[in-house]
Amino acid sequence: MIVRFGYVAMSVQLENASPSKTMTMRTFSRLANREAALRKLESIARENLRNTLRLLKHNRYMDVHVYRLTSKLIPLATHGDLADWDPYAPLADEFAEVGAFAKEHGIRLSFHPDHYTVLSTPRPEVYAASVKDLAHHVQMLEMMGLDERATCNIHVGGTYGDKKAAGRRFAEHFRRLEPRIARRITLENDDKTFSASETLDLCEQVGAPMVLDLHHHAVNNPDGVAPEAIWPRIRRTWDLRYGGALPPKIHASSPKSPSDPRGHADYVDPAPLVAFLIRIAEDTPAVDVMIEAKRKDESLLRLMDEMKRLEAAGAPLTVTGGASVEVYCKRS
DNA sequence: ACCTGTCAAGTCTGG
DNA sequence: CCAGACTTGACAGGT
Repeated sequence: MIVRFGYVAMSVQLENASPSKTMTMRTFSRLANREAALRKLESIARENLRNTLRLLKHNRYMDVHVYRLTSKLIPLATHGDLADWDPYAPLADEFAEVGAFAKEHGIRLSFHPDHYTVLSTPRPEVYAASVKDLAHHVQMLEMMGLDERATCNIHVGGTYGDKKAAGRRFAEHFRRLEPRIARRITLENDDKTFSASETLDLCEQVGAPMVLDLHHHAVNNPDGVAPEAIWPRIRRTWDLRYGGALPPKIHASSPKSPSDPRGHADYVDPAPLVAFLIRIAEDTPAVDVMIEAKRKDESLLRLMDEMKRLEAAGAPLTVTGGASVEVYCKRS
């Protein structure tokens, strides 16, 4: 099984390469010349896209082929007071350049719209804002010229004291989305609300691939199911959508501390991750692993070093590149 | 150069 | 019904 590793949003190795520079509404509204302020927003976004391209070049150099784009590429993009502003057209070339580089070098890109996007909400205005945010992310992927393998990963959302009703509302809201948006959405199990089993049920209902977060599963697993026990169903959600043309994606991170088990640690403990990978290796041809750690790309490099050590110690894996590993199934 | 409070957005908890 | 926590990188305003 081929395993590729990736990281989120920014590098701790590249200097002055933030893809998430911003301007707050407070600052924007204090600027006297609104047109100039909008041009300023565009120039910040242009710089964010330029740094994103630098990050992709860095990824290629490190042999990293999985990367999550930051949602903050365009500051205030979906803010209600800026509804008359079209931030996309002026940035068309920059978006196209980022997408072209990713395609040329086979880098799998995704977004993770943050927790304000809540499809399980009972509030119409929150649902409308969520649709707007999803449309924004999908438009950016389209402007990059990326096909439906470039996705937006979200959580199911809040439960509002009645998880069953919230799940039904989620499915109903999901089915109302335009197909070009719905077909880009993946669902991730949550560390507090919808567990892996519950998220998987909804994925099967609405036809969305499921991103299994191993850390979230470790801290929110009410029915005590082993991740490899539900893995065949998770794989199927990907195969149904992509027919085997896109490996399933999982998230890996480690608890920050015993007192904050849900927080993300600086680095990733390889042991539970490798154990899981070995258990699914037999009937999974490929999987991509998004590393969510405070030390970003540095944690990825450290993880690969530890993989090499495990390989030397006889673990059933071979480090095949800067950020990829072949894992073999254990023969009993 | 460095420190601290704040930021567009939602939900949950506790008072 | 409302304040605060949650969580995160970066701004803004201060020293």
